[in-house]
Amino acid sequence: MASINFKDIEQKVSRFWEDQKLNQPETGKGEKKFITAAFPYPNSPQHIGHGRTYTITDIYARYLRMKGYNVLFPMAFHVTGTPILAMADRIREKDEELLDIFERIYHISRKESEKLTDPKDLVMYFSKEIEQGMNEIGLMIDWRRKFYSFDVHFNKFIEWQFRKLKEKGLIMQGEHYIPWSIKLNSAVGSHDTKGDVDPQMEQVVAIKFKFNDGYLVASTYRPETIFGLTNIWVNPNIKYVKAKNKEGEILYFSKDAAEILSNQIDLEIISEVDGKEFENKKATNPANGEEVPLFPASFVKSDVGTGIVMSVPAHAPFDYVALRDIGKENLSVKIIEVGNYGMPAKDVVEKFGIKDQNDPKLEEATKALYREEAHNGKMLVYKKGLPVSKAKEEVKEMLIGKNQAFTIWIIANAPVYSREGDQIIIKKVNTQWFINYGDKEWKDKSKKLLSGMSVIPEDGRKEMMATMDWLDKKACTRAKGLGTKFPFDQSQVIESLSDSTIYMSFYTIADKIKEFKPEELDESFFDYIFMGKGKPKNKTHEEMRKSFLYWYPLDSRHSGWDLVKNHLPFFIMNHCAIFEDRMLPRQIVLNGFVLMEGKKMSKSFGNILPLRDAIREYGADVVRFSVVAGAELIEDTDFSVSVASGVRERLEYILDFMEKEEGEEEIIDRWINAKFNRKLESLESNYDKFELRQISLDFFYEFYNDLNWYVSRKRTNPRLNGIMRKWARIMAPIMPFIAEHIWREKFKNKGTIFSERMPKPEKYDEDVVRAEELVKSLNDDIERLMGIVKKKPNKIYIYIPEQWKFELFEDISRIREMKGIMKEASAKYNDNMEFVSRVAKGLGNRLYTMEKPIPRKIMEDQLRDAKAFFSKRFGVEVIVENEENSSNEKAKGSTPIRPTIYLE
RNA sequence: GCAGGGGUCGCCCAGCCUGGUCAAAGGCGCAGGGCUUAGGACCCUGUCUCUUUGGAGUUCGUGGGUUCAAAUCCCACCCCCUGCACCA
Repeated sequence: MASINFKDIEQKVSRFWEDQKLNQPETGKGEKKFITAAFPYPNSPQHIGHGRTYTITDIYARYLRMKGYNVLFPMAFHVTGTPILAMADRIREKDEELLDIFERIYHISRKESEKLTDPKDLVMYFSKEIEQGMNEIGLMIDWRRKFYSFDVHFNKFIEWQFRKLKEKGLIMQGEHYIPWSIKLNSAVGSHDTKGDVDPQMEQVVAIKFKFNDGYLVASTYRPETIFGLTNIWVNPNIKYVKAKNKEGEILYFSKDAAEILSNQIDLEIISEVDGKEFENKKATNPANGEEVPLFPASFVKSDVGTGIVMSVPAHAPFDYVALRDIGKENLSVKIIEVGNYGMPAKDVVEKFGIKDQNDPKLEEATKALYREEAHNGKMLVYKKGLPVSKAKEEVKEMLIGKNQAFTIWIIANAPVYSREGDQIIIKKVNTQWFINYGDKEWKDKSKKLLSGMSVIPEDGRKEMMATMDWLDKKACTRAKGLGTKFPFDQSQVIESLSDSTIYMSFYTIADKIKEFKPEELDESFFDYIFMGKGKPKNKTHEEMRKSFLYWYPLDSRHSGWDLVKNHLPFFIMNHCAIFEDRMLPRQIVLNGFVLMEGKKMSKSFGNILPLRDAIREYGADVVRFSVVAGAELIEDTDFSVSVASGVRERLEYILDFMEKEEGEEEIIDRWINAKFNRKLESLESNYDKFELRQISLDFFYEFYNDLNWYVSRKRTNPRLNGIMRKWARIMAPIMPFIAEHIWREKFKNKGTIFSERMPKPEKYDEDVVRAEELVKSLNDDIERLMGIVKKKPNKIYIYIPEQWKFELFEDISRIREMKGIMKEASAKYNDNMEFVSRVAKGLGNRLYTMEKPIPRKIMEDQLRDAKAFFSKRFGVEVIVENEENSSNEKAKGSTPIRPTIYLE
């Protein structure tokens, strides 16, 4: 088998494409298609997962080009946000973990990576790397339009966008809670934390218990259990404070808690209180006015919640065990009925066999009971029979309404530590800027647009609709990060999901805008280009307007499935807010991820396969094929060495037929042509619907199997050049290098294959295909029979049924109903009623669906043609005989859908 | 809690929208055979149960229903996964 030098082919073909300017469409020439994929964030080299979205986009671009469109597929780099800044900081701090990843996975030497302490250098390093990878994988990108989202020209564009949003009343200011690091003095995302943990926010209820001159504050997830309160836990070994809130109420917290919470609520600390001072005191339960004792507990942590814990031993395993440890478990008051528990917490603790407060199983027991009660619990007090899930909300509202409780935000997955080592807290920001995605009118217009767009796969539309339903105010600025300064507050930077919503329009002018100085890019400049307001400043300015009008609207937007809940709805909504109706996007195409040997790729698993490594190893076309052919569009696809090498080997096998001298035309040539043409019928619709998996099955895997069968049936040399010429064009979008190569080298064409059209299906003979199915099933039957007989026969007989049986089967396929068939048959085939009824019954359900049998002549020709094949395969003489010429009793059972075989 | 997705023959997964050709494609695994010094790779065959070509019986989360006919349509229930934002 010929081994292909992919590397040589890729380089040669790349050069040719460059000469042809295949990727540089002329503005205004013919009917256009403008397609984009989500631009990358260059904080690492791309891996094969990124390759999937881009490959799908490129396949579409090339396919559209082969349909005669003038196609623009541009690319840029999204550098907005903080992760790259954080990364540069870490490099400066010589973060061992990060440097190790750079060395091991990204193949960047320590020396080199230690130089990348300027965020800009990081951006340039990785973007160059990514750009090279995109070229190597064969993306038809028009690089003349490349830009970075921190480019000053782009900044001006984004400022323009935000002024437009503000004019429409979609920008607003208000208070907002965010995860915060005191040491970093900034909001934190996962990239700012130790171990890349994403800090999760959660709201809990803080209940006030009358105590002395003020209130003890205890936070809880389960306000409804307040009715089962028996005591309050305080830790005698930690420091507490007495503080005053805005309303002048005295509140007690642990000292740490007060410090953390002072970032959320206004607190004035009055004095420190020792934990021991709470001993032997009592506080009042606001829900029922009962006095409960304060008990000392070492498990109460100073920096969790408020440092004061309410105790409900009937329903909280922790509280039960803690009370049991001091011999007071009998205090439990049951307030929730659930399952067949007597005393829920007690029963669960005993079921889990928990010894004391320090038992690690306690956590598990708590979770189990909480879930059970939340789902199936019913209140015994307050409102008898009320489900716990409802009571939780009601009691919370009730307590807050009576000023007996308030809500606070906590880190749900605490403790999370920042890079600097301090614990992440929640801070309230009073002057946060928002985009108001909750605006009703805006939402409605956007949903209307979405319902008219093409979304592939269709499920994505539902998800985006649902997202738009709950979308509300979205914080759009932050204090730090690369990107564009917020025009209405220069201390803020526009956040990354907010500056990437209409950037596709910028591509249409990105090449020419560089001719202008930044200060020229004022309001009127963009108003003219994108809205047609006013007059052009000069010729270039006028051309930019034309370019926008030519390329927009966007014909197809491609991204991973994960952007469905954020970027894509923003993309749609911002287009609706800014542009005229005729400029709104037309299609969204979504795809799933790539798994590596069945596992999610991640830095921690160390199983990231960089795209360029994969290309070097397997060749660009094989990688392209492997990442798109293995699964349905939205499903995750698995990349594995065995898949890639399997693809490569099959490809080499198929290409092997290219140069062979052609043999004579035989029946089996009609067969392979028929099968090929049948698949061709659905080719274009499969491309249009992104059924790339189906195309790969049809024209790669199954085609490969067909070739195998074809070769085994063919007596003379293969005769496949006609098919192969078509095959190259069919596969060209998916495997462009190989396709271009064979188009020009093997078939000696001058131009590029991408100026050709997809082949159209020709008429074919369906009967030949069905007759060949018969040959295949006969082949299987003979094999099975020989296996059963366990003896090699002298001769194999195949009996072609008599003509009247073909007529009978035709009648059956027309009537498709037992009684009618028997009626018709008794008139026509009276002598053979026994055969007819046996056959008809034997058909079972197939009676309802049977197709017309193939003509006897065709069956005869095909089986006689296959004689040589059978003989060779089974090593014995094969005799194909007509039923009427045979004296063998077995021959009488032969039918048009299953000719009888007889082994002698 | 809210939203979205899903439960298929050892595993992964297609089919269900447009009911019948579905005992249910494909891949992996496993078994046998071929090829090889051997292993790997590759090729062929088998892989729900019973059955000497036919065929029969039980299957598609659970329980109902519609239909001549349901993995496919309808209803109820159980279980699992993902996301919930200021983060790219």
